[in-house]
Amino acid sequence: MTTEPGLRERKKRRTRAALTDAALELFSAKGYDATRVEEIAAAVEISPRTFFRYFDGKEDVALGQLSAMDEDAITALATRPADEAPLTALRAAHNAMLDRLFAEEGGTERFSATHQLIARSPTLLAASLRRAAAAEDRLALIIAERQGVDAGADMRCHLLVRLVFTSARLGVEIACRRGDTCDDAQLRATVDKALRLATATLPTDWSAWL
Amino acid sequence: MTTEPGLRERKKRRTRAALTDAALELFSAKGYDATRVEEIAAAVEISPRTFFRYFDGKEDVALGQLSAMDEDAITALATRPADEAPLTALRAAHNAMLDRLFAEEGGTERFSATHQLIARSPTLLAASLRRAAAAEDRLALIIAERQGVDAGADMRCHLLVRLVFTSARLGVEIACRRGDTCDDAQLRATVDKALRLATATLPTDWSAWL
DNA sequence: CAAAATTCTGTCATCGACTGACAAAAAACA
DNA sequence: TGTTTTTTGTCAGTCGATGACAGAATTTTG
Repeated sequence: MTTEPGLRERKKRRTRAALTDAALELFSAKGYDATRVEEIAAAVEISPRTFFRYFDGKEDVALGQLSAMDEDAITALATRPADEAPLTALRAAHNAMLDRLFAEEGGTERFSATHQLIARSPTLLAASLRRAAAAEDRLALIIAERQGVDAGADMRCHLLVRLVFTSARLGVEIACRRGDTCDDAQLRATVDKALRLATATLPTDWSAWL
Repeated sequence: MTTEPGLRERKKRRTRAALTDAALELFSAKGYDATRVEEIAAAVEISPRTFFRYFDGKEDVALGQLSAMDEDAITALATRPADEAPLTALRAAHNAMLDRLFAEEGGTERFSATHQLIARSPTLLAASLRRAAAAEDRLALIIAERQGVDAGADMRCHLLVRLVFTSARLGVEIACRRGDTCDDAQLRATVDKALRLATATLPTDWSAWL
């Protein structure tokens, strides 16, 4: 089933990884906006044109990890028991996402570095918020399906997702502020606190929330 | 005190207004991304270079009204009584912002049109979210000052602002969806509902919210 | 009113992200 | 080895955005 990944495939993986590494290094050193695609490509000795065959653009290489985490959250939510309260399921999905982040080698460091880049570049902030919004829309659709309602008509689906992920994101921003040590435990604690403040008093009972 | 605005000033105002009108028209007709700055400039018979002397860029001409509303909200919050509960003050500020929108000639129509553009263009969505984030940061600073806390250390300031404006924005998105009639009353009602769902159970007492 | 100072505008050149087209190089396959 | 498929580099071009400079319009001043 899993055929040995040929030379071509291995090479592609290596190039892609080298590009992300070089890009994040350059972004951290000179800033996101001041780094030209040309430089990233040169650092890995490929042509600028080829860079755009590996990534959709500068944003994509900077925010790749966040996109992967969005997928994690969506997958996690989709595999939650259907009888679980939506808020519970969402918090569990977010926790699962963090679990996978912490499990990844150097995951937290890259995550923290990415958020420091975002904090320093309005361009990147815009891009990350757009991606977050897209992911949140997909999560809302899953919630709607779980609850058997129409996502277009029932604002609770979207609202709940946004409350959870907006507050969690604030926790992340605070924990990843430059200067702070950002270990796994502290990150999780800060996110948890923000989540609790925002959602603790929300009714657990979906049908009572109107 | 208020000197008569000379010919130069009147001309500038007219050009600026003509540019926003032409731009919104073109954006609605062909889509934001498909509209080139060159076309907007041509519609008003100025050079593309001059366009950039009136606006910071394409985003700026599309989202000008939203930026003005952000300023309204900030001004409104700043003039709220200091002994008012933060959540109450924020909701009042948001209401005042809507009041000014509704008072403006054709305000609601332009507002609705802008949000339909945003819904159709990821580029514009990114830009609008970045602007919103910037405004929310400023609002959080005002809340911190009112409450006599450090905005950097006390996450409640940022969290409260985000909860209010995130839920309000969801209400706006829903009310401005294409096809719906978007009159003032319905817009306000939808925003109110989202706001209530998100914040009704939050403690009114700031010091109890920990 | 005319001259001088200020401000606005258009032209030109340039940057940087991104994309389509095409041919050369590399890897996979027969 | 020769053929097919995929990847890569080069080239040209689009579009948004910006600095520099000169000419035009407006305001201010004498």
